[in-house]
Amino acid sequence: MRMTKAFGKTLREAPADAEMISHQLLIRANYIRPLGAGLYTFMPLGYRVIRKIWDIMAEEMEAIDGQEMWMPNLHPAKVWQATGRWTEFGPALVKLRTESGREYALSPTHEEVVNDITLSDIESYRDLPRLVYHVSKKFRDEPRARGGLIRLREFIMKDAYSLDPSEDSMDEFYPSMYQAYLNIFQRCGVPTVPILADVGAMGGKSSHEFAVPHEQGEDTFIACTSCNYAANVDTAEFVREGQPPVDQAELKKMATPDCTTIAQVADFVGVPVSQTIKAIFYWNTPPGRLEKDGRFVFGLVRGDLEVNETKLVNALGGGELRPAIEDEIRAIGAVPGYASAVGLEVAPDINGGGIIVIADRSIENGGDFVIGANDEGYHYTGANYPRDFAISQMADIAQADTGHKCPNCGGRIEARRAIEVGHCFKLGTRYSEATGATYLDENNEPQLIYMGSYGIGLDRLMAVIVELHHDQDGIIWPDSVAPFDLHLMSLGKGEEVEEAADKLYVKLMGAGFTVYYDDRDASAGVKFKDADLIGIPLRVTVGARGLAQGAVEVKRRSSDERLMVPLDELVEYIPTTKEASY
RNA sequence: CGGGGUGUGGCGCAGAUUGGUAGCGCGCUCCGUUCGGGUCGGAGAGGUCAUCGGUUCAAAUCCGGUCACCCCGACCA
Repeated sequence: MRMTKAFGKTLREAPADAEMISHQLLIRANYIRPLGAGLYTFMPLGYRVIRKIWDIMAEEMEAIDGQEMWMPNLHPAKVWQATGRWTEFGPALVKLRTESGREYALSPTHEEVVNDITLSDIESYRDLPRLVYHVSKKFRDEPRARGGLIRLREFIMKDAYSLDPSEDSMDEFYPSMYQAYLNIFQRCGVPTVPILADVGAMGGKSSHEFAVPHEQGEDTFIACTSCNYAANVDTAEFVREGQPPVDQAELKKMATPDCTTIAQVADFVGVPVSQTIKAIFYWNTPPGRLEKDGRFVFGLVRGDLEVNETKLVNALGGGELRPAIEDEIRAIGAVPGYASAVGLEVAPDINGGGIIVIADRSIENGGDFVIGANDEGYHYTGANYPRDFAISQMADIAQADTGHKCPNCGGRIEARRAIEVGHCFKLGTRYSEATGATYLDENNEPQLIYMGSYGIGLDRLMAVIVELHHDQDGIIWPDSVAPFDLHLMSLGKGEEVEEAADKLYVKLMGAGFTVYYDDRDASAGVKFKDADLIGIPLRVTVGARGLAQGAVEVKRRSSDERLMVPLDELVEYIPTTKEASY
């Protein structure tokens, strides 16, 4: 590609609202252009990178017998209604109704489409197992797009779908996909940490997330400092430390004026925060119901811990969760700032009548707690479960955090921020059950099909690559995903130089290299700066100085070394500089 | 959804407190100059100041609504 014909140009300054380095560099270097919040155009250079990533994924998918196909992005409402996700998916699902009254969803993912095909094309155990994948656009009305290519409303995803005859078969296949994912990220120059994750809106029994540790990541995961335990904070377990007292103190009411926070109460009474119980209030709207038909939920955790809302919503059986408002809290007889389950009419279980109280197991790891008295300005001391109050259900709703005890080895865990680049789900029969997707086994018996789904965001991955591979001057693409192999430039105006560079351009392409050729009539400084910014791995500079000796300068973007290589040895020399695989 | 911030040529910004009809740098066009790390000089093109309404003789500037974009939070009573 001749730069004099290139569409778009580099920018000296990034737009002020670009915060992440990948966002700034990708815009400055002419890889992407914004259209709206979470919506980007891939410029020719950017699209080439996407295609490179795409190719790597295709190779790894083909290697495990995956077959590439191409599915629609406009989905009839009925396929989403069939699986129940027309309502269950939540507000992120983009729904549209045409003038003529037809209803569609804009693909946020493709389980429904794959499932629909299995209904017609998977009939026999002989048709299983199968693996299909495609790379296509996904649409999600994210509440907040952010970080350039990190969180988009329209994005590019490689999603694979496995179809198996049984759970065993699915489990047996899963590791090969897991390994393929590690290979893909490795080849893209992005080391990932596979972590246990929450299944969220996808449904199914378990999943792994592939996380890239990063300060500006939107995910938090927990990793053990002594063993290899790693899990998303929304699912991470930890050992609750602490014992209940041998002799329980008496429950006593105590005046605690102006103590509406855990810290204030603990300080006033003179106990550690772990000897208090924190009460938090939510409004839960069960799946498929309207908010007004929701229910009040009272959460309890030991005072030194935090509630994890994802864990809580899972304990409740799903749906939406939002903080309760003061009126709702008072309506059940609790007093904000001085609330507890003591004296409330507690439901016997999560579907029973009364107030639903979900308690974290941590309230059993301790005792003689300071707890609200549901009376303005008063707390109880010496509160113990179950002696002094009832709950509806005990669950794991507390958030794991740095310093907690590892559930696997007993070592210490720590919380880290990360960007999620891929996710593998064992969906099981979640979709086949909803739609009756079955096959006939050897005994002529209908059996449900087991599905797995495996996604990677290409644009997000591209941004992460830049986050990991750049310096002050610009991007430093790994060889594997660079938009071009070589950045060729001519220096100075001399006819001799121009001619030599033109010849070299043709020769290098003839030798099978992809070449970005800066043939502009620009000063040396401008060309060098742009080359550094764009970040093609290998730079070949043709100047009068070197030409006098029949040589050109070769420099890797990732190194400061410059080498003069004789013109007639260049084509042979280039492959020897390939960066070792990542 | 809540909180904070920002909207002025393609990009980065000033002008607003003290209303008087818009300016700088980069980029772009043309001429010359320079030619191995964003050369230098000159001449130009380009803006209903996000939008709607209000106050005023007069609004980028003051007041109100709306929209868009960015950041933080989606909790601890």
